[in-house]
Amino acid sequence: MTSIKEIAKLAEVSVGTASFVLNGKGDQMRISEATQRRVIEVAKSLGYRPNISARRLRSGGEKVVPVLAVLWTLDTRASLVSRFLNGIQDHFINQTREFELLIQPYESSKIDKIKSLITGTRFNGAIIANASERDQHYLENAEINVPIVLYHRNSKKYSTVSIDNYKNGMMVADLFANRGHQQIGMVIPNVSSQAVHLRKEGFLDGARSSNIQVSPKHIIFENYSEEGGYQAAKKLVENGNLPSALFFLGDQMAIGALAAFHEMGVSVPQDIEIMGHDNYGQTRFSIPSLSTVHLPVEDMAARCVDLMLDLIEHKVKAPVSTIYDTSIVIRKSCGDFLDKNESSKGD
Amino acid sequence: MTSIKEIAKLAEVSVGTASFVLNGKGDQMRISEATQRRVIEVAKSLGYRPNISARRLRSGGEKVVPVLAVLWTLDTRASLVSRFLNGIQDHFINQTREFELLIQPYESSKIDKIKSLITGTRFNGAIIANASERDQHYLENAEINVPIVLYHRNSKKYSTVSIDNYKNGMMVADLFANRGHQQIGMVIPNVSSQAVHLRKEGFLDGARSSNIQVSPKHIIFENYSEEGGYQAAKKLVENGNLPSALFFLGDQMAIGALAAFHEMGVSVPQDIEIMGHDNYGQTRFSIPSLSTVHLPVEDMAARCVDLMLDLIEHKVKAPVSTIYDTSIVIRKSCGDFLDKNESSKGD
DNA sequence: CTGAAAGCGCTAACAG
DNA sequence: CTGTTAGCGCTTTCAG
Repeated sequence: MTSIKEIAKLAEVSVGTASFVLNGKGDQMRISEATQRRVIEVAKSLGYRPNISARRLRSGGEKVVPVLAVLWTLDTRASLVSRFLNGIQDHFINQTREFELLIQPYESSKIDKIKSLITGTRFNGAIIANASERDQHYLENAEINVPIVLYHRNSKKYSTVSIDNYKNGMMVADLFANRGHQQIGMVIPNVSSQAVHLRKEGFLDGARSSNIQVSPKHIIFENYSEEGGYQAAKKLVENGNLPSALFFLGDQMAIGALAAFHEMGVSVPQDIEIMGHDNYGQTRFSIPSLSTVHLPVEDMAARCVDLMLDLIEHKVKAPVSTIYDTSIVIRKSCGDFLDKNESSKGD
Repeated sequence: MTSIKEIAKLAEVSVGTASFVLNGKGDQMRISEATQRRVIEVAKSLGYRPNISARRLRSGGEKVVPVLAVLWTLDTRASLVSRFLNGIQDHFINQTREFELLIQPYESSKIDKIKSLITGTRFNGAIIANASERDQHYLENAEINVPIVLYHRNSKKYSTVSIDNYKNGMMVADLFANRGHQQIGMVIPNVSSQAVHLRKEGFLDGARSSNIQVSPKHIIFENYSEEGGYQAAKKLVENGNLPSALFFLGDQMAIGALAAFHEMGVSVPQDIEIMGHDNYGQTRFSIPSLSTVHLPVEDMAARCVDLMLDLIEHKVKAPVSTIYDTSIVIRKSCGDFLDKNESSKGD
């Protein structure tokens, strides 16, 4: 890295002068135009870029606020980051504690590449989202140097903010059972995720205990996207012998499936009932509107930040785990069954 | 801020010792357990938090990469950030130049609150998105100290990455004209935005030059969200006298409108044709699928980063402006008119 | 008009 | 086992 010293040397001025010129205070300090030009020329030719750590350290007058990193994966789930950010942002406004947000993208299963988790040279704390099973394994064993909050995961070692995914899966299976379904299916995003895994197990166990069939043919793995859902639905229809109810482990996939069913002349909910998971904004406006499991992302995000700040300020001893309650949101894609039972638990 | 010095003084050890303990190197350095406990105790009680600027400056061995801030508004458009990030991330992978991403949320029209634009103590460059007209005014006049790239805006002073919004509006009006529409309308998000403004003007001018009516009754301002679009559609239907084609200046709004029309028994595209703007992921899967103007967000985002890095490295002289081409994506909500004309310009 | 030097908070090498 | 100290890159005060 070129430093201001080298600039000064090459331009044959002192570092002080170079600093003034580079910060646009040349005129104010009445540095001769020739000198200024010389300094700027040298800086440009060397590709000088100020070291903001140094600058910040020096000018530290402006209160130093904690730096909070959100580690988010680069995969399709990237589109979910906005809801998370929204949660943080809303909170951010009604919040006196200041902090700085750093979004650190990482490649799924390669969180070990983020060296600053060890060195602690970039942030005061990290909120980790979408950790794969391999990432979790790494985290459990590594010598991490900054406080960590895991979003939507369980852990003995770290603080977490999560929901009971197993219960959620079960809830949906129970619901299908109560609606009298005999053949039900599930569409699963092909990502490595503890949350998805638990949801799946819960659903299968729930079906089992209600004596409902979940034929292997009716369990589809696909990409975590609208397109993935679209393909899943197509596959199911083409296989023939549709289940009468389908649980999508992500709303986006359900949205894609609605389009596919529509195209292929399969009516929702008459021919097949559909349940999503997450309760994303658009699901209220799909046709038909999508029944789904409400995931309180915004609240969870806010909680992650609060917890993180507490951790950073040593106000709390790690690990703390917060489990959020979820609820089923009933819309048109899964019929109106409130009169039949009270399965909608939680809030 | 509590510094390591104070900790050391209170714990009656030297800063060196305190540093070792606080970094978990106590055992390695064979610091007595009692001392370690004492140091940690003091640090906790003082709410000690390491100054990462200092830490980073010191341990600067790990190559210093430029810090690139993305300033994004806190309003509803927050949900668009994911697509932008995706663009950056995809690029990020196939890119040798390293950088660090900092997402800095700001409140629309209050960009002047971001002091680091002036002090330059947090990032080496800023990509500013969603600048309101007031924000732009501020930027044009302020003494900004870091390189800036404006996303989706025009400017004489700064580098920009944008599209020709005026032309886009016009393109859609022409298209409606070619399809033989006589009464057309427009739904506008109520945000202060140069881009939205230009799109609107283009559309109106286009309609005028084709002698088509855009009755004031058919221009609706609503929130930039699915809900806003839903309300807009409802308003229009309730007013009676629907236009035969509607341009939504944002896809999300169009998605909401589709739901409203469906509920109220208005068929799309038979009773009314609909055109969105942006080409978001879900639009391919709406029912009917949404015709829309493709906004190359991902490419633009990548370009913003490239341009920014060039600017930071002085490889390029500001201001540089890049205009991206757009194209109309034809789907079911606006009928299949390719046989009738060739209005789909650009790529 | 320009140079010298202090010092921001921290780490790590060196000296006990 | 612990203390002392140099120095990371930068800004800014003070002296010329």
